[in-house]
Amino acid sequence: MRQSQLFTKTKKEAPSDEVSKNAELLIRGGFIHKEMAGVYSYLPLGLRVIKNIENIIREEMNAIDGQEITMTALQEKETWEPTDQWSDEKIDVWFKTKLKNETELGLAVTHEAPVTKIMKSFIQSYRDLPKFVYQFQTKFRNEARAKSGIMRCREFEMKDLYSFCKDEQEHNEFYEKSKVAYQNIFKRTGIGHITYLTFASGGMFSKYSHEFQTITGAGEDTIYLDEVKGIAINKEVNNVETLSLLGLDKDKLVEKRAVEVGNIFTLGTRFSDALNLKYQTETGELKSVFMGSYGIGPGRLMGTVVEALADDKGIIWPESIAPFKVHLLVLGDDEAVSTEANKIYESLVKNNIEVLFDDRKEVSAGEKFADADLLGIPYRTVVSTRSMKDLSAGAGGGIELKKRTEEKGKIVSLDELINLLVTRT
RNA sequence: CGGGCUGUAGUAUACCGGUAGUACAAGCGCUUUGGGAGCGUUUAGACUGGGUUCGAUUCCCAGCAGCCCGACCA
Repeated sequence: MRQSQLFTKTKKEAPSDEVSKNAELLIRGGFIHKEMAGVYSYLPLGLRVIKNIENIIREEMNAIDGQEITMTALQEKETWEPTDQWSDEKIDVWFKTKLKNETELGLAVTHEAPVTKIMKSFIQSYRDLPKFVYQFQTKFRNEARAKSGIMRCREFEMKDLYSFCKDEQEHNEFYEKSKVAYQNIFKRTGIGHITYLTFASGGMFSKYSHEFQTITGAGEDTIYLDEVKGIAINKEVNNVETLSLLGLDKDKLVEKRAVEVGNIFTLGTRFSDALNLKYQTETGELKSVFMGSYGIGPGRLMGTVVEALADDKGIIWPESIAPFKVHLLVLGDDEAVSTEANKIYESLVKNNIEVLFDDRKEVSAGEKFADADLLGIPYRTVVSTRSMKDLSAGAGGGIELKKRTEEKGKIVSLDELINLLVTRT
């Protein structure tokens, strides 16, 4: 895409009401737009990142036999009454509204009950199990306090998967597979090395749930990490019982600030009991389906990547989720240079390489460099009279290539560039 | 939900109980082009509602909005 056509612009300064690094950089770069506290729109660059994150999650969910659906954001009161989750005392973050005829509706806080109702239409026999369904959907939570930029929003997208199994054993097998899938997701999105499986309270359903916590100074959670074993426990289960159960030594735990980027829960039969989701066993007896739920917020993941990986100049996107693979800058207004840059741009496009072409006229070199650093595209290429010196000498150069994470670049030819970028996709 | 802080051009800020200033952005002209360049010029602003006052953007009250700390986060 040509940057001159992009409707968003970068800002030199962040709005004074944004303190968190993720929102500051994402707003300055034009990735997101703040609508109100805890509610953000995603602009072209930001949406590209979100879509990349979604695709990675989608691939990993499909790999463990997840089937994608989309449920509704409008939910009826009757759906949540059997589990006693409609009242504001039980769930205090509901956004509620009404039909013209006064029928009460809720805006989706989560989807356990609706998905259970859907599955009732299709699960009758042990032969129908196990099944795994997931969606990417907007969740609405009337948080008392939205905070930390896009990390804790009142409206946000979530990937939620729900598992339906015959019994606890079948559930546990899937649960373990989901852990691996989640770890793959965090590895592939560039935060695997700082993201830890963390034991947390299981609430009323089971002894533990598991969170995936990414270490960053900006985190809102405190976890206790065994760096050798690579597992952590949440503050709420930091007790003697848990420590001995997990074989952890209190003295070897390090306190860290972290962001919860994912969580997985064993639900058991709470929802299937309440909503009467039962199946017939081989011997004809009726049993409740054993359930689990598994969440990841793509927006929060995006914010976490920014928090964890950015430097003082701007964002650093991992290649896997970057809005573009390569940023092509043309400097100066020399006609031969701009002709060459256009040629390079067309070649990259033809080779299906995602390229952002900074073809803006009358923007100084310094500004283009600063923008490139801020936007954080993994590879920066520059075409200028300087870079083209080698080309005119027949040395096959013409393009200066530099990684966002490196200080110095090198001169490469168009073929070399294409080879490098194509093999990486 | 408790506590604290803050609302001034698109953005960031300054001063002030008496004609609201600066920088960036934006428009125009010229110069510039390897790290947010320069000169000139133009456009553009006091959250809302009450009160005090001769006069309020400034002081007071309320509302609305935002940020931070805490609580909460099934």
